[in-house]
Amino acid sequence: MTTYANSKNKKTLGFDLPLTTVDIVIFAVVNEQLSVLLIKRNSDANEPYPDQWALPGGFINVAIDKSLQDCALRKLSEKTGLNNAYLEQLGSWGNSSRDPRGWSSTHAYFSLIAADVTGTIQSGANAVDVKWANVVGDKLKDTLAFDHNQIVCAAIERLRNKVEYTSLPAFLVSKEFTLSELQKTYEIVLGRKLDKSAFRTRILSAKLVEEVPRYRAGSNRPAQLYTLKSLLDPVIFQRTFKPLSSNSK
Amino acid sequence: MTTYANSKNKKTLGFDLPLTTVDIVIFAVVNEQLSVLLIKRNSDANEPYPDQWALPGGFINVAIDKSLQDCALRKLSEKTGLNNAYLEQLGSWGNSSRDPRGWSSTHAYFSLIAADVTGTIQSGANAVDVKWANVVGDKLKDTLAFDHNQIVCAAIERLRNKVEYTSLPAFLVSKEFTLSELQKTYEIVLGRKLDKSAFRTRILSAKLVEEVPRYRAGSNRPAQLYTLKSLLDPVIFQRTFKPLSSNSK
DNA sequence: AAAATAGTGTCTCTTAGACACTATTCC
DNA sequence: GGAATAGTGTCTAAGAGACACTATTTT
Repeated sequence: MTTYANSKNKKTLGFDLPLTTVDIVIFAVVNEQLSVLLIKRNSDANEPYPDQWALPGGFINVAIDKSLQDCALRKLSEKTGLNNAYLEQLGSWGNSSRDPRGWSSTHAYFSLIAADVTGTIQSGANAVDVKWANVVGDKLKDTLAFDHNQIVCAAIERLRNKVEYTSLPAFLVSKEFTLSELQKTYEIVLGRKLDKSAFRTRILSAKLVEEVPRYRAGSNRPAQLYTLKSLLDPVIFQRTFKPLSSNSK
Repeated sequence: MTTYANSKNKKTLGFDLPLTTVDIVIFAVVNEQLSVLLIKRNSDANEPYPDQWALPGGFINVAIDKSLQDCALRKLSEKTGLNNAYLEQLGSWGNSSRDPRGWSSTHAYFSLIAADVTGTIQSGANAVDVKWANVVGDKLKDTLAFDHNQIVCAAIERLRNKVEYTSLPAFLVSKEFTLSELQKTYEIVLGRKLDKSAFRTRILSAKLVEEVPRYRAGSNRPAQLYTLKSLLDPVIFQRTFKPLSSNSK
């Protein structure tokens, strides 16, 4: 049973509390497309949006979650089995109408999952209730529960923005990767081609990757494999990929 | 009296809800220093942190606040009388220990106030309970209630970061300003000098300001006055003020 | 004329992008 | 050798910083 640690506040404070949840937009590159992990809500007609696709997330459990971040990590771990994925706070959404049960606010996070572990996620207990939905244009095609479409759009926008000047896509490739694979990932997220020479100069001079003594073989010249130097923080570049002059006009 | 719209959820959901608040870090340049507006908490010993300085903010009123943003705007208006200041979501902080009353989460915003209206704020009803605290280094000297020092530090970091590549300081100057005044504001926020020539080129080519047919007089050549073209959105520059090479060493 | 600040011009350096070129593997 | 991808070099253009220069006001 859950505890009622705050029950007395109802009286003490003399007013109502909003519902509070945590939701996570989990990104990965699946089949060469930027994708978001969705969970199907259960069929209980007493709950809002039965059988609809939604972001992984749910109520904070004040008995076991020490903090918002802990709650997000718990939900990430429950759905993906991962404990060390990139996780960043995205923002919060709260109003009187987003949840039919009452005034509700959610703390949204976004996470980036390496390409080589995405396959293991769907093979969980109830595989039919989990799917990777492709990002098409700047949104998902599915209609999600609550205001989750809006949250996903904000996450896509944040991701695309940051990819212009950070090394975030390095969290979306496999543990070992070639520079071409990393460039391909940047291109998938951004939705446009990048110049090979400029890309390599930027990545190598930022010193965020490290050669490993192995090569990716193929029907061509083998490519040097790299790993990330730091698994924790993204690198911030001092210029965007796109200079002002080609933006304006 | 406040309503109890969510009362039934207590039973339906079968678990406890965290306390939910909204807090705002209100920045302005006062006496040539970056400053944050603080409110003194009341003396009621039944409430946490009596008589301590804290960020303006408080509980969401589910009866009158339609959304988090509305709640932030209401609190901003209550404390400053302003309805059109720059307001941006900063992030959320939530854990079991930040509020002695129980598991609590706050949605933090930050706001930028024009220099020419900061004077009117302290002359409100209870002036002694309001003050502008200078930012010294990367924090405030005061010890604030709850985890508000932490929130202020995050706000300072966010502001400084964005000032490197956006026009945010344009919201901190008076309605009409000279380029030198705007540059001075950038320098105050960043805590370092900028080159005049490069600064002017950047601001003018971004086309975010507009000449007005007036000049700022002084014991020297009069300076052209400008206004912001758009009062809403900051401009994003494609390069930071500081290039990589001078960072890396 | 001196003081003071406004505003401009010149030069260098860094780095993105375009694009052509060389390198190394499999077939 | 041909196909394919890896990886490099060269040139140009944009924009930041350093810094010297000119401009226009008050005193």
